[in-house]
Amino acid sequence: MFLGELERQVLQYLWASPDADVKQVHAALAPHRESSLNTVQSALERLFKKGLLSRDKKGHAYLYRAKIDREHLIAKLIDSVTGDFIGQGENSLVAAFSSVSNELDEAQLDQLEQLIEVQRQQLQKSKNNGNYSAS
Amino acid sequence: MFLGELERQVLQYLWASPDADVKQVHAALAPHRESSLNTVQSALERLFKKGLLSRDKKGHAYLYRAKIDREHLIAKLIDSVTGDFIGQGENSLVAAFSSVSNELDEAQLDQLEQLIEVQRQQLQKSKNNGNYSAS
DNA sequence: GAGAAAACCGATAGACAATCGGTTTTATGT
DNA sequence: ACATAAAACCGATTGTCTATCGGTTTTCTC
Repeated sequence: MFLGELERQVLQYLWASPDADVKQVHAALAPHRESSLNTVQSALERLFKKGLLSRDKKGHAYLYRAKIDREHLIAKLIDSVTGDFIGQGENSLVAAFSSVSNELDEAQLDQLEQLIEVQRQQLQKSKNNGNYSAS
Repeated sequence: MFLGELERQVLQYLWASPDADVKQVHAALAPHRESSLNTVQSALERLFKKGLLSRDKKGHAYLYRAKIDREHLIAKLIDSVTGDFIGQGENSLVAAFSSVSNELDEAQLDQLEQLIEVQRQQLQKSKNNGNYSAS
């Protein structure tokens, strides 16, 4: 799966302003690009078909919202773009790290280690009392 | 930048067997896909134009080799696919981690922490004696 | 039910990967 | 040097996917 320019802009807008209709999205994007309402409509439609948006009718129009947050989308994109290169049991992010780690500064390393610590605790917890995840 | 199926297979082969000519690549891929020699040729050509391969003439034919290793390519792909979603000062991998960390097992966490440790030492070193990187 | 608002449909253009057939170039052995 | 075979190169085609809209149909709402 790959996203085009317009689709990315639409997503970014919907993360910031959920439950927007086509008109709102179009209005918000207008300063940055001159696409017709229909063009924005079809981008919304494409994203919906891809499962990245949900929508509910409200009066005449659909209200769209992102079904996936930025971080999960990034993870999905990473998986899709690296899929073939990653062996089973291997995680694309870990694999990628061995080449990008040298671009990270101390703050980012700290951030990462914190995430790792959190995950270690999760693993410990599920080892103790079964595999369901706490809410 | 995005790679097609054939291009990915070609790259994978070249990582395993550098300095191969078109015939070799074609022969190696034959069991997995039925592409003509010319098709493989044009994939090689595309990858070369994209800067992912280098080549040297040896007799009649070019010998191709990957200019980039698997990890660096993964990093490149990740950057290209997440670019718009990542703010400056932010690293795409770190951003992605906050959502995927829960898929990692202990071995992968260990692996990651080791990479972090190595990078911390690198940073420490360059802080002490300038910014050049050791070979 | 009329009218307006929005969705939906279909068509087109532009990229780009994959696909090959056919032609030109080029290296090499005699 | 030149014939020949091998490989590169060129050009055309197909298929997929985003972006782009105009025009038609559906659907709320008053």
